[in-house]
Amino acid sequence: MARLVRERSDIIPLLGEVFRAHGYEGASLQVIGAATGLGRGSLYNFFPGGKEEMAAAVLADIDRWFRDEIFRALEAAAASGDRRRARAAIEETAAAVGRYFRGGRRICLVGAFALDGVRDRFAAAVASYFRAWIDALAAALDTMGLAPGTARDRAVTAVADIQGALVLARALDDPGLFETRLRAIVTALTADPTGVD
Amino acid sequence: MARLVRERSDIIPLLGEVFRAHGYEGASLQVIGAATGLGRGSLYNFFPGGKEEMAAAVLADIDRWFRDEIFRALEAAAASGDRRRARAAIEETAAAVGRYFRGGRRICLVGAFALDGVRDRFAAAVASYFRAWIDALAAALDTMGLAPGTARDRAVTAVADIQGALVLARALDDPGLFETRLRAIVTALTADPTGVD
DNA sequence: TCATGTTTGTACTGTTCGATACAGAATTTA
DNA sequence: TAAATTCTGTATCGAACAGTACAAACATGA
Repeated sequence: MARLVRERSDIIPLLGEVFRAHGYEGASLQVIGAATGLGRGSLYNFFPGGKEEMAAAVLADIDRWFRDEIFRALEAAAASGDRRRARAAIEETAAAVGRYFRGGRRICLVGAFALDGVRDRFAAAVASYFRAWIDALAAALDTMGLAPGTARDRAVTAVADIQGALVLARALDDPGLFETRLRAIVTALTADPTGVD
Repeated sequence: MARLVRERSDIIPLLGEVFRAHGYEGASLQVIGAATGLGRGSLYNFFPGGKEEMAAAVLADIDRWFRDEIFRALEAAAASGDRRRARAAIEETAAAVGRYFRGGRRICLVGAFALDGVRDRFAAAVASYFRAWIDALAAALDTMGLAPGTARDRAVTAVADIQGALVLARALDDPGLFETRLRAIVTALTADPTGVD
């Protein structure tokens, strides 16, 4: 049989898009097969645990990407103790987040799973992802000179607001809304604490 | 057969909770039957269009509730031209919204549908709900004396941020996060425009 | 080249899905 | 009360579901 030179890791991004487009329950093995070009045999060869293992792998892959590309940069900047570097890291990672979500055309699968009926099955992964994001942001804000409580509040606010921007942009089918909101979120995040708070 | 003294309108809130708990695809007729105490026969008697009609009815019911309890109060206050009444309406409707979402323990089904794979099927209802909310808020902010552009921006921001707060509260299983965020959102919404913007 | 393990397509399992049919019971209307 | 209508439970439909079995086709490397 024609063997496709595919590894498990090549399939996972495709699976991610399938779950984004159809949801967990809506992504049947037939749909997954069509999107990946793999039959049931191959799918179960790579993911013996079936659909649940596929979704878990996708969540783990998303988590890994954010840790590598976003959280680590924030934490490195925070550890440097350099206020300007911390601020720059926040702005650069925000831009990377904007690119990741394709300017609002792509939803956050973790957020979608949080609202979905399958939430309980992936609750630990979902919570861990958001906690890591908040922690990394709060560390950078700490280094920027904000009081620890203020830093954490702002980090929670920013992560929540990004999720909200994604929901509303998708609901109104208006990606521009996400980009506008993202810029405002970064502005609020890096604003001088003495002025506003 | 034992006839339950139930009308279509009595069932819709139950259906709403089923869809919240299981998602659209996850809410099978078996689950719906168990939650409502109705057999397939009764279900199809009330909703000849099946599950899709049930979900549409739930969305329409949510829309109606928000129009009656939230949007109308905001628009009435806006139409009065009274700044203080507009501000009071914003604060009171925000409190009502907080109660509606059970202090963060209840998700927004419309937002969940916006992220779900069934989004396309209910896109019009989803968009209309959020547009009405934004319009009503913007009208009240207009009356509060904000420039039209600022009013609209703040309305969009508030609606998006409420959705984000619901996502994150659910993801972290922390209802308190929603209540804290909701208070901050109202504060930002009603802040003196000359100070911040 | 031959043995070994991996990958793939296909056929099939039992189950559950949404939806329909329909008869009998309850209720409403005449 | 009689007739018409609405409601309900059950049986059942074909389709789709997740998952399994397995042999043929492949790559690997000794």
